[in-house]
Amino acid sequence: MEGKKVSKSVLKRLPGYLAYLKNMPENSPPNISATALANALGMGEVQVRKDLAMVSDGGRPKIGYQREALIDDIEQFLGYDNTTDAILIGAGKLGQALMAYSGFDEYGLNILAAFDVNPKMSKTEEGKPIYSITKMPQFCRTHKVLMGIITVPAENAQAVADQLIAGGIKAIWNFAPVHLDVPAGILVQHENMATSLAVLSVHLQAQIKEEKETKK
Amino acid sequence: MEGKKVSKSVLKRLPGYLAYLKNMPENSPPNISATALANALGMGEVQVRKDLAMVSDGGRPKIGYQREALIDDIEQFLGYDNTTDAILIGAGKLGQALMAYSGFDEYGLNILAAFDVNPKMSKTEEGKPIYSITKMPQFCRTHKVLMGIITVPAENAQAVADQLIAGGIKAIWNFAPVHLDVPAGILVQHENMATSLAVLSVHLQAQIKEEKETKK
DNA sequence: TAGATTGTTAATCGATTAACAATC
DNA sequence: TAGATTGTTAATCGATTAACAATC
Repeated sequence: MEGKKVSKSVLKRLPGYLAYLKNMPENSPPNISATALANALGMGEVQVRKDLAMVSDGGRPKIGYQREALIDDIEQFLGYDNTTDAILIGAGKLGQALMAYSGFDEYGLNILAAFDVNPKMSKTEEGKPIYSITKMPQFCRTHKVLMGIITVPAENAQAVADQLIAGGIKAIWNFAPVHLDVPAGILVQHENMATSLAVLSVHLQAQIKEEKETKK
Repeated sequence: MEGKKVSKSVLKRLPGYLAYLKNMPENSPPNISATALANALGMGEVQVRKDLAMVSDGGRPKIGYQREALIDDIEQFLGYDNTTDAILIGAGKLGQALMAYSGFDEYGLNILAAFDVNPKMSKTEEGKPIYSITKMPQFCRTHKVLMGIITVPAENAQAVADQLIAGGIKAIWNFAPVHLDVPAGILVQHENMATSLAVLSVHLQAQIKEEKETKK
């Protein structure tokens, strides 16, 4: 059932279902139950069912969901059927890795160009243009770009964000390890490696401690 | 106050405080209040105070927390004072970008080496060795590595994870866009770009829709 | 002292889980 | 029909926020 407001927690789980469904072998049965999905992904089946209910117009008892239809529903809900144009600022190692990643098409994301204070080449290996950062605000406006990907060093990230917003951008994917101050209505999605590392680090600390205590 | 069990939500916010505190200019006052921190990061002050209470042994009314001490407390809590050795599997673009990223030292993370099915060179630009993946399990054991970073394509990720676990690894940082099945006690931290993209995409969909409706 | 700021206790909110009725 | 599976309604859990007392 469409149109419902979907919470962020649900939203964040949807890509997981989608990836699993899309990676299923061609010769799999056309239907899949929430139970099967839950088991495959190590989740609770009630949660999966509730999540799917938010985006799909329902499975059938005893049979489950139609795989293809479910994929379409999730993709549509996530907006992967419309392509979004984006630009990337900071053509360093990480920036180039992102430009090179071909998988973004699947998510309807199209990186038009990269910008850098000091472009070392005029095109990426994939043939996407790299411009001087001075051309960025103009580019945003003429191409009506709505999304900016920030891969510059932390100290320049806020300035870049300000320029992006001035250029009319509505969503920022921030890979720089700093908090960005933005006006209301602009979404900043912070790709937080530090957060992941913290989770990993604390887990390992606990592991090591435990090991020591068992040895005693 | 140490020793308390800290929830994952709190844990995930700690790196944000840490980064902000560490980036403050040298000549800032030696104390900082939870209120000031909250404002700077756009968070609720009660939340910040509660979070800090989990790792620090307290600030002083009217004065706040000692910045240096607070930094130490958070770093200690997150285990950034002990270095963790890690290896990386998949020396592609993303893998190389991660190897090149110098900032990991700050988090106590030390990537010893990279492994690849087909290493195109024997060292990264930074001089870290790249070995054939066949040498990986042995390496894990001899160096007592506890953490593996997976940057291989999705289809190989599970096999790599299995090998890592066989090699004695306890935590996996997974950049491949697939769910990994692992035994209990092994932590998988999924670096989920797809999740971030979903959040961004849904926000933009809403933006576009809104814009259209205003024009009507 | 007065006021800023702390930490704690209670209230609210949201999300997850459990129980159950509906249906193919 | 029986059983798998769905969707919904109620109960639980955890995390955030609000209110307040403590303190320098």
